[in-house]
Amino acid sequence: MLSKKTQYALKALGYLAAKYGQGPVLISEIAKNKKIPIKFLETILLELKQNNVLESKKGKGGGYYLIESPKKTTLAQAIRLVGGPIALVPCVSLNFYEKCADCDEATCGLNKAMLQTRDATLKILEKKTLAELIDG
Amino acid sequence: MLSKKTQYALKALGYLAAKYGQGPVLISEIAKNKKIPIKFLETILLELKQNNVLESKKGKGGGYYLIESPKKTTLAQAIRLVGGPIALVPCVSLNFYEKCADCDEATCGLNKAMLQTRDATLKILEKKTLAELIDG
DNA sequence: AAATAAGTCTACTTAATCAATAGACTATTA
DNA sequence: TAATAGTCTATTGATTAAGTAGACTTATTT
Repeated sequence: MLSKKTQYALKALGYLAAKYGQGPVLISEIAKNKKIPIKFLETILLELKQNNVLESKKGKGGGYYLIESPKKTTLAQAIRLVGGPIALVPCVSLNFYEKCADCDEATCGLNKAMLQTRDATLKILEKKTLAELIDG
Repeated sequence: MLSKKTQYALKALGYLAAKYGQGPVLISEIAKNKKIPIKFLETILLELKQNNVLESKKGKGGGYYLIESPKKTTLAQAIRLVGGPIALVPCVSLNFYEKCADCDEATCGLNKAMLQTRDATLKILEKKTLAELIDG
């Protein structure tokens, strides 16, 4: 299961995707519509900004907005940015790899099974973009 | 990512699958070979016993063993037993479903995307069994 | 049959990570 | 310069992971 943080990030990005090109969107507006604790959302959006997915504007008329077209960012990229591994176990993760303490990956049955599921998952998440998060 | 608990459970089940039909296996033997904290493993095995996957024998010569052939239990079943949801978000989980606070599932783009990944993952995990966890 | 050794079972404690909250600070607009 | 809105730091609370202590059960040995 994705962490709450990652789930919130995807919800927020979906909301911003729908408003792409319409100027800055208030944190409070996203929080209200997507039912996300506002203070938690603040830190998530800030992190997405630091990762060059979002830009922000301070002061009146400010808010957050997507830098690029929603089609440019895949769900796999979005999930990884906010810290969520996609693989089910660390030893088959591309971006958060950790070697198992107890097994040889060449012969480990669990490793093989988890590799297959990771590939199946990635095949989907690397094809879909933020544009697909827009409701309709 | 699966919880540590779930990962340990799969490791242990793989070890017991390899020893199926050879009598009880010591907790300490599993812990040592699979590098699992022994007290944590105790609680996991106990839970698997209460879920009718394992049986145990106390006293000298005791230990844990699989009740049925490894081929009888799928990885999807095993993961769910020890408490791990397979879906990436609650609103597409079969066994740990929770309705989203903020969206209508009929139109939610995130829901659709996550449904697809869940199906792809389940297709694999429901086909593979504990027998596939045996190294080789 | 009693003593002992080998094992599981139960309850409790500590540590680490994740989620959420609070409030001061800075920049922008009007 | 007043009001608005993002930025940053620190703290609290909840959940998960790990470790500790000891009681209980079974099998073997003598």
